[in-house]
Amino acid sequence: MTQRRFLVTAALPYSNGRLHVGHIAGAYLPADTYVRYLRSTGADVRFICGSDDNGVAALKTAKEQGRSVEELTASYNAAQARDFAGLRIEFDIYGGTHQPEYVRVHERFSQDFFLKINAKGLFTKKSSKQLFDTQVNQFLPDRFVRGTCPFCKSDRAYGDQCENCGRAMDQTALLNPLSLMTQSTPVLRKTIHWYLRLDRMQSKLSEWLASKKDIAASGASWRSTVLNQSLGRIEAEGLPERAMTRDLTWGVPVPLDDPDAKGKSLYVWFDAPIGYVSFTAALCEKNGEGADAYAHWWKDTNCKIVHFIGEDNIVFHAITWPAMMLATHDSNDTQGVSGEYQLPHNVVANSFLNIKFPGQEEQKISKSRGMAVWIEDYLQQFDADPLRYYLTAVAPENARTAFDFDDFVSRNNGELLNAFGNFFNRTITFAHKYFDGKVPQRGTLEAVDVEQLNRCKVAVDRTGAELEACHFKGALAEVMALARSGNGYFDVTKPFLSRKTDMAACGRGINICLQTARTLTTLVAPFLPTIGENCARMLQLGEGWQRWSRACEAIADGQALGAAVILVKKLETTDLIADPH
RNA sequence: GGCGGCGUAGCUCAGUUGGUUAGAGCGUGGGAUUCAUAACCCCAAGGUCUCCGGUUCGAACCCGGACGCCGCUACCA
Repeated sequence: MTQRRFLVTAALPYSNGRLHVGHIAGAYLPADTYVRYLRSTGADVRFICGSDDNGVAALKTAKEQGRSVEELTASYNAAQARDFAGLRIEFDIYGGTHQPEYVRVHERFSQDFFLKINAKGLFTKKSSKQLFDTQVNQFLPDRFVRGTCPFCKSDRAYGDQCENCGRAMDQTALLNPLSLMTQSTPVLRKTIHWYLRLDRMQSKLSEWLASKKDIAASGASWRSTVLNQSLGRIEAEGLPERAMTRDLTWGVPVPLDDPDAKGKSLYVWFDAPIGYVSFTAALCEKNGEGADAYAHWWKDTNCKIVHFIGEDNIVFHAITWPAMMLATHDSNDTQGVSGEYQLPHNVVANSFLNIKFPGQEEQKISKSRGMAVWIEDYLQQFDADPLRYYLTAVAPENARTAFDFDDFVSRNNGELLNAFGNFFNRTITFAHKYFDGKVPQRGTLEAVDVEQLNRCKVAVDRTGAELEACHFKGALAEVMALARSGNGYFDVTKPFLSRKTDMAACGRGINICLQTARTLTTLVAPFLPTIGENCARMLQLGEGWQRWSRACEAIADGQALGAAVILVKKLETTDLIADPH
């Protein structure tokens, strides 16, 4: 069997803020778990991420904080990289679309993309009128202009939507517009932009998405929310042309020798997904694999591209980004033939995570109101794995869920510690106490032992199947079920009694418990890497213990065991950062 | 308005080629046990699967409708 190959990406975080638990639960943790699992099956994988530095939002934040945008994005890029490392979310590369090391390669790829699409005639150049602030010499994004709603006459309307009646509108329809940058009255001015002909790719995209409904045929478990939302959008509204340039100097310059392109940048949503490609190229270069090695991942029909994102990114990753790649194709093949950009194998989206502070109602995570649990703060007090466990256990895979402080403590203590940690602890300490720290003789198995070994095999298959389908919550539940079965087996075979009457039976029981622990070690590692390593150390497993195919490999009689270590610490509610600010 | 999602035990949620007594964890009640970070194990109670109608021999599941909650609706990641 040939080696499977995957290019896995996690959404580029915008580099004007810190990371909180919602970001992690949405895209990064499931992606990291998936990558660790794939590698354990022997697949060749590259795991790509980096910050999204371009666009007007970074400029706005920089202005508010009185820093240069370069400094701002560099500092948040570094902070995000630290947070990921602290959680053991380990990308092969963490780039940044405007970071000094990556900006050149990123501009090159983005501009090549733009030029290729332009050459294929899939842009329309046309003019429109937009509000312009003459004091700062800048066109105003919708949210930067406020005025009176043309429908309900409320004065709480922004350029995109009225806060009072909720109706959406065009910014030019706003009465008495006011620039929020300078409080001055903006003027209407003509501007020219390049529009991507999404309408020309609509039918292909629609067929492509529809083909993903059949899991067996497409070989990928697309979540129905991703398909329904994307297909629903196309069917309901069709795909109009969308502007892919902006009047902005912070970003990737529009690469055209055209006076109309002067002072314009690519739309941040155009260049951001290309970051996945440019960072891959940077990684290949870093590895000394040459300038064209990225094509091995992006333009090879044998490589599967999987994007992990939050629900807010669905239409961009399931429609716009595939459309961009499609627009570069010379062939008529929707997926793309070898040598062309390959459309994603899967786009895995989670819903948002709400938050519930003790004594308060569940609410949306909010940066501005301080209603968030920041990774930086969390890591000052706790280890990565308890958070990884909790965020996987309550993962918003089908619907929104909430980070609840009390629930976090109770799941850590009641599930991870009492079920999983305790099973290892009682098994290892027993072996040290009564078998000199060595794996006791297995001897002749009885039905109850065979059953337990069989549970291990079944757990490996089930956990693997769930992970292949990106059902992380269900996969973790299978692992925990095996840990619980280990506790059940321990209680049924009662080695603490047989040690006084029948050492052979006692040893057999502990041997089977250690064997269960060995399987658990491999199964838990993609979810909880540090705990997995500690398990492996206690069992003194050699190199390659992560290999999925070796999860049930027999642990040898007489093998020495490592010292028992505490896998999971007990948490008190008072340990928590309960202050929402 | 349009599109999409959700509504299953006290709580958090699983649950599709529609089919015997609807599942798990936590919580509660009872029992058992001592190897273990007083952890574990067993048993039990607890559900008109939001409501109404339809299709069907049979519906939590399919269809129509109602009610409630939520998201998206692309220049602000």
